[in-house]
Amino acid sequence: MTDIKTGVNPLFLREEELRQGIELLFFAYRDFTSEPDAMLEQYRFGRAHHRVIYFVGRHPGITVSELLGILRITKQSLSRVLGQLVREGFITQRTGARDRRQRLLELTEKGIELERLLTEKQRARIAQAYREAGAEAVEGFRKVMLGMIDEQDRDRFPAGSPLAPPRRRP
Amino acid sequence: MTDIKTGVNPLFLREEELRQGIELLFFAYRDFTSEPDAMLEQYRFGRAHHRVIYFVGRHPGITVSELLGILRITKQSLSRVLGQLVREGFITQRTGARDRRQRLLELTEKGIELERLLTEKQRARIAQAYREAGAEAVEGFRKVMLGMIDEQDRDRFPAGSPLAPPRRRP
DNA sequence: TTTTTATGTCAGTCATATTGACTTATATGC
DNA sequence: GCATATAAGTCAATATGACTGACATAAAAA
Repeated sequence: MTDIKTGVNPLFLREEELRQGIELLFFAYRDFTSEPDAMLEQYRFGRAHHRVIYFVGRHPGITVSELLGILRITKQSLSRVLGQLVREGFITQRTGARDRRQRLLELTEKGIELERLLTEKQRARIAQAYREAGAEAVEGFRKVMLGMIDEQDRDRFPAGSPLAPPRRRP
Repeated sequence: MTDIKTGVNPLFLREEELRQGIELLFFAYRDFTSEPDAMLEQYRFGRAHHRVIYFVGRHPGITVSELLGILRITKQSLSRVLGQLVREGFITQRTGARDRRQRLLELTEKGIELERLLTEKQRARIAQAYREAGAEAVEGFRKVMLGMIDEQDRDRFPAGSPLAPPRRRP
């Protein structure tokens, strides 16, 4: 034992603390995604569809490559999901004005409705957790979460309150 | 606008705050899993294998049904992954002493080694985020994350420091 | 004009997960 | 002791999410 007097090994404590962090992430993400996942089944969609709908809703006019950069999947993977959403009338594509190679993506009314429906439960879960934890804890949560995100994506999150609209990096 | 003087709509702020929470979870989880995922490829394993190895390592002697309860997948799904890990010598099964129907799972030396290798990067990521954010922020992070986890699983996380070992609920 | 970029597509493969049906062994309640 | 419930495992079929690799088209940029 490192610390004979207290019988507590600080290395063990640290290990335990970090493992707790790993598990908090696992359980929170598991529960965070379970409700939308269940709803998506009725549309014969999966979690990938939700992600596409979410980020297109969040960044109207987003291009395919920007979306690929956020999701970090291949265009072949995105293609099937996006194609379904376009064919079934949840997302529209329009040719870019400046760059006519681009397909600018937007939610249709139907897409907005589905996005709202899916994300509602997640917003409620977060709102409840924030409310129970208090403003100070939320600040800590933000700090830690941001620190776990790859540096290149941290500037998607505006520094402090007041909250600015999210940036869609170049 | 609700608040004419400041030009700030508190409902918008709240919406923005919650969406930021959604995105923090998405990006953090995406990056949190990417390193182990890349390593697992060399073993022709996937994320599911990591989860099994992790929780068996965390709870030596865990039963199949307890593991199913944590992962929230079907036994058919677990079966393939667990079977591979047993066949390839990462996990051992032994018959329960009290209840001989149970298969108690444990990591082999090889399994412990792989677990360490995979989880190392995740621990490092969390350690760095904790260090940068500070102890107070970590407390807030814990509070918020715990609030997002389904109530039935919250007691896996001991209340305050000092940290007690995790409980494998009955 | 050549090259690069943005997007899309075809084909094949693998991993994760599901539902449903069924089996075996063992524990437990009456 | 017998009926029932539980723990675990298996077979089969299917959906979803992801990948690599190769190739095509259109448009921008050098």
